[in-house]
Amino acid sequence: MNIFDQYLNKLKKILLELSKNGSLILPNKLDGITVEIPPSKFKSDISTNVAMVLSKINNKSPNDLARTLVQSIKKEDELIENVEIVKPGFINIKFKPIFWTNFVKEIIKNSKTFGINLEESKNNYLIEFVSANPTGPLHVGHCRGAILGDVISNILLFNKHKVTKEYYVNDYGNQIINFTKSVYFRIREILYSESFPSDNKDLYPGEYIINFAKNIINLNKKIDFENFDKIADELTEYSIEEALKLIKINLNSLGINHDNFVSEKKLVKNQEVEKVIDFLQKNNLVYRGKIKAPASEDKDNWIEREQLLFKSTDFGDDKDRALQKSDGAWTYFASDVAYHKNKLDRNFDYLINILGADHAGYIKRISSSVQALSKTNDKLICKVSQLVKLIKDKKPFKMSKRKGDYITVDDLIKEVGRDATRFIMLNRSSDAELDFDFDNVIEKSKENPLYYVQYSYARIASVFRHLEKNLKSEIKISKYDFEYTNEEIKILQKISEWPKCVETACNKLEPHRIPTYLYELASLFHSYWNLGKDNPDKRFINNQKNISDEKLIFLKIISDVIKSGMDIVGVSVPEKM
RNA sequence: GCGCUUGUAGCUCAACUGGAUAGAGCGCCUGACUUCGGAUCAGGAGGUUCUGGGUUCGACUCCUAGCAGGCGCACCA
Repeated sequence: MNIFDQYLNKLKKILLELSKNGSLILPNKLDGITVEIPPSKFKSDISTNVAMVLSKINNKSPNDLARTLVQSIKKEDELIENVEIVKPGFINIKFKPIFWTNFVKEIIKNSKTFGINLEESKNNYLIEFVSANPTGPLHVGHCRGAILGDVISNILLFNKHKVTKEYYVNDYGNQIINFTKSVYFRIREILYSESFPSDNKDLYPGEYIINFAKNIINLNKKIDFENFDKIADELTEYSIEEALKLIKINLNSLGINHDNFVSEKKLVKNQEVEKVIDFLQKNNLVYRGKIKAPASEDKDNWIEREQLLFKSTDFGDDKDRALQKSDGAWTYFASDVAYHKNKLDRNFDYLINILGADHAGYIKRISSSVQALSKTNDKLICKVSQLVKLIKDKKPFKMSKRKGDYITVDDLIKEVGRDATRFIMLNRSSDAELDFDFDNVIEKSKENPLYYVQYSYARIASVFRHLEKNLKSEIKISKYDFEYTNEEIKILQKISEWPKCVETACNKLEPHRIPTYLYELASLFHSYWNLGKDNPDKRFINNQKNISDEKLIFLKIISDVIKSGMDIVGVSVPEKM
């Protein structure tokens, strides 16, 4: 039900016919020709650039070409009210009101699938997001990427693609050892009243570790905590379990559920790293060598050593990357290559990685490895979520990891709620920094786009409530012989953009388009609603407490679109606020 | 120094994968309420899209050279 695609197809048919009888020359591909939404000042419904695209090859001015095309376009279609040619050569089409009545009829008939692109072929996606270290609760910094990944998944799922949501657990390496030690010292603090060595900068000072320690003590009374080395492995496992438990609670409070949690440690244990390095070696992409010192300021500490390297420069990276540390352990990069091999072996069409801005520099090397492993360069799609600037009391709020005073997801949800957090985090393009103003987010006004959209839905719900009708049940209408007013058609035009909005959000993996669209739709609706204030004839419900069929389904499709949009964003649509 | 990224109204940001006279909100100015729920609406002022070149019917968008902010440049994860 994408009227723009429908008209593009119609147009192409007309063009082919004209070229058959020799009155038009066509290029091999008709790619550049589009049917789009004209700017609102033109008072047309759809618009095409066809005359400008074909003018050169036909050696005619866009205006002349447009004039001949318009005749064929008009002839083919009795739903068109008039066609205009506008300055550079656009052809603008205005439909008769009956077009919009038919449009509504179609939507009601396909209410379950409106907005979904059913013609496009469907893919199987793996999306990896969050993947925060299992050493403590999620904080605000993780939040944007988490929501971005979740909503990208929702968009793909809405469009009937297959999606697997995955969390990569970095449970291997130095940070985990330091984390386990921190838990251990907290345990000793509790059991033997030894004070926590807070001057050790490698340790995690956060108070949540105390809870982990308590839980581990309570669950495992038989363990002898006296000697660290003896229980290190066991304690590591329990500590990670505690952290993951907390992370999952955090994710849950954001409304996020991953399908898989993949353990780095297990990959290493299963020799997957060796296998992938072996594979790369056979392709001459691994060698022993030295990396040049970085060009940054502090090269004094640089020690040059020979180590195992991956030839990522073959794929455009600016230096080759280390696979093995001097103590023989694999680098983070090495096991991540193994993880991506693991992903590739599971036969997905596309792999999506959501990364924080601070990891953007990592993209080149990991995409190099995927290119090396898959021999293609369009398998992996990396999306970066830029930083969130927290603003409290009109001032930027700085978090300090060392002091342990950072705002957790838990704090955020308690203060502003899940819906507002999700909506505001998405409201901007993901590759621009985002201001997250606490005072603003809580405010229940137009300044807060969440409430603005929710309010439009609640208004529609209130009409149905007054009429004692169910907003969620299907509406059946036998006669579609009514016509919509200009104000209503304005909203229907916006509704017709919904499939286009979803399609773009899906193709470009840009979720912010959904809230932006919903805001615009809500805005048109609020305007329309207020017409009833000046003119009682324009109210939905008449004096006899009745509503006409056309208004009833009109409201229904608006609320349906808002509902499906808000479902994608993952926020609620209350019927009363 | 190198890489990535951003630069659009006073402020926060859109702009349909190259379209038309660049749009919203906040703030400012003027209006609409004993509300079909004002958490709303109508109107006004506000622009050299960071700068200079290029590509073409057409550039906020693409290329190129700069300028300015952010992030990154490890055997960390």
